[in-house]
Amino acid sequence: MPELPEVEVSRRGLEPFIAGRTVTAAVLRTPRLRNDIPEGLTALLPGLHLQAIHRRGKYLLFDFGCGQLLLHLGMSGSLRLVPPGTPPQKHDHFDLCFPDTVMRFRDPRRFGVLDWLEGLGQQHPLLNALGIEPLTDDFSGDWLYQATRARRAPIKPVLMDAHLIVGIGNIYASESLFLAGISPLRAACRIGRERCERLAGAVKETLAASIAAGGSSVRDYVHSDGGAGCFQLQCAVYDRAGTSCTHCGTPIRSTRQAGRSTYWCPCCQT
DNA sequence: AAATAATCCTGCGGGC
DNA sequence: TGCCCGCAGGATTATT
Repeated sequence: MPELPEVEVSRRGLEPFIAGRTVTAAVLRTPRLRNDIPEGLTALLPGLHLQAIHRRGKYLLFDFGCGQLLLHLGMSGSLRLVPPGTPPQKHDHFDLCFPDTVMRFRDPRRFGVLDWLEGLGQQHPLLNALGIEPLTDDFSGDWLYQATRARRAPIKPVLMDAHLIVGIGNIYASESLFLAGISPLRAACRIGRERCERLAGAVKETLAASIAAGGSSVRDYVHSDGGAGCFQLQCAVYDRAGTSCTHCGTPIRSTRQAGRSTYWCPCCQT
């Protein structure tokens, strides 16, 4: 389940091996994922020079100067580097081939996005409404405090609202709230300045720690051709309903918020 | 304006 | 053993 850390680790793992190279071929095996994939995509890519890979939220942007390839991993997507000639497996939808390696996109549930944006310095419409990047200095306790004053919904779904803050998925939302000692059920507007400060810090810490954990195994992640392709830190609360809180021993509780499972310690989180 | 529900899809685990 | 059901997840869209 790629959240921001997995996307960033993929970006860092891929860039040294394919940035600066020229595309030799592109192969598409699926006509649509979450979007209709543009008709001429595989024809226009060969010969283009990949300048850099950027990330915005959970989107990866492959920058060719004259245009960008936009890719979202959805909920089950992964990117790997495989040797040329490696036979594709089920759910391998797209290959971007370079002289000595192939970037292969696999996505069993097909919630991913693959699109092309022609032109220099354009911004894809899917990026227009995205919120703040949580790992930048702009995202602070003060920013979070101001941004949540009019939000009466529980803090957990608010944290996951990509129009407000990008990159925080279901797992890291629960984990960040645990670290900050804040109940996921608490109305966002009823969290004070000081606790917003703690929460912003907890979000940064949780995401950064996960990137660091993945970062140490980037090669394995991007180069492995099997396995879950998922490396999240040991979770303190997520998917631990009924087990003892690591801090106080109270049984972890779970519920559903806005259609998503939420986990928290009723003792440590208020 | 904000909050919620439905939607896309496949794999997997539980229950019978 | 195998089938059915529910659930998992991100983000868009539609609906209150």
